[in-house]
Amino acid sequence: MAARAALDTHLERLGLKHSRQRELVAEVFFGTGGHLSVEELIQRVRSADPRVSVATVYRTMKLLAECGLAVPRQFDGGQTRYEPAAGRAHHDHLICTACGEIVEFANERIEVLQARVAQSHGFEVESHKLELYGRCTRCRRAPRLAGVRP
Amino acid sequence: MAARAALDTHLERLGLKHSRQRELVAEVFFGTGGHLSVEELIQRVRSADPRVSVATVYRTMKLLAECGLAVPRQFDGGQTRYEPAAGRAHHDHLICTACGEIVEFANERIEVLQARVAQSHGFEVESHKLELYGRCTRCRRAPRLAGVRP
DNA sequence: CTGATAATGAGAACCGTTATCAATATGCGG
DNA sequence: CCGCATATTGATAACGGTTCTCATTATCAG
Repeated sequence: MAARAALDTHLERLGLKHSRQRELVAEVFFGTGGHLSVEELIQRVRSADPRVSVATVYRTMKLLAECGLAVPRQFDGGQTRYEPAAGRAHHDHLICTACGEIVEFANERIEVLQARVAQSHGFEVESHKLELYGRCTRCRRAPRLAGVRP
Repeated sequence: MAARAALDTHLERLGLKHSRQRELVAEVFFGTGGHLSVEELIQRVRSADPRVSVATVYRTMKLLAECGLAVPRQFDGGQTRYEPAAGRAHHDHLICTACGEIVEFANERIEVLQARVAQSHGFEVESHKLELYGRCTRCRRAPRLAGVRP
């Protein structure tokens, strides 16, 4: 796996060490995929080893983010979610306010318009956040049950 | 002021009462303008009356949001900011990562493309968040001092 | 004026995240 | 394989922003 190599390189460059917990967290994270909240990740990690602490999970995800293997995302609701990022292109998100599903999309024309708008205000864009909140196909007609606040 | 009337109506409809603190918070909020963080608002309110509690300011802003006079915004960085919203049209934001300046903009073409993207994924959009982070004209050449994390 | 009830202030509680720190694990040099 | 320097861990305290609790105080209709 390329992720393993990238993490190794990062650890070595910083003079850091390997650890059982670090490898477990990475394995669970990459093995799950999607946009995992730290809370969900902790639960999954602990089902494999209940003694892993929350601090270790947070620390490990920060490491993965530093070496470009994971990207932290802050959707509405407070907690941070991480998505796997090994060599993936830029994209934005559609979030279902009923079931919480998160869909990725990329639209070059929107990006171009964003850059143009920024330029017209004298801004040089460094990054952006575009999130569309709504209801996915399955939830369109279904009653709203669990609320993901828009 | 229309805001006063709207707040009165809202209070009456819910059987709520007026209070010195409520009026002070509203007055300071509308008198300041911009995208005020609750922390900044508390400071300004307290310079007029140091005994107003944080809870009261939070509660009052929630009221103003409920009756459509203020919109809460969560830019990167954790705290909630409120912007006055009396009859204002939808818009998005440019945020300077160096000085924290927040500029509003509206772009109909981006909105259209957003709706189209959502539709192509089967989503019905309820709301969206578009934030462009970068450096404003003044900060383009200036060294980065205070960091507003992008 | 009075009573019913809403609003307040102070501080505790809360939630997600980070810091602290003693105990433990890693892994290089030998 | 050993021992040691040092990175890592887990438990828990601390943190920042926000909300809750609750006894006290203010509002306002009658």
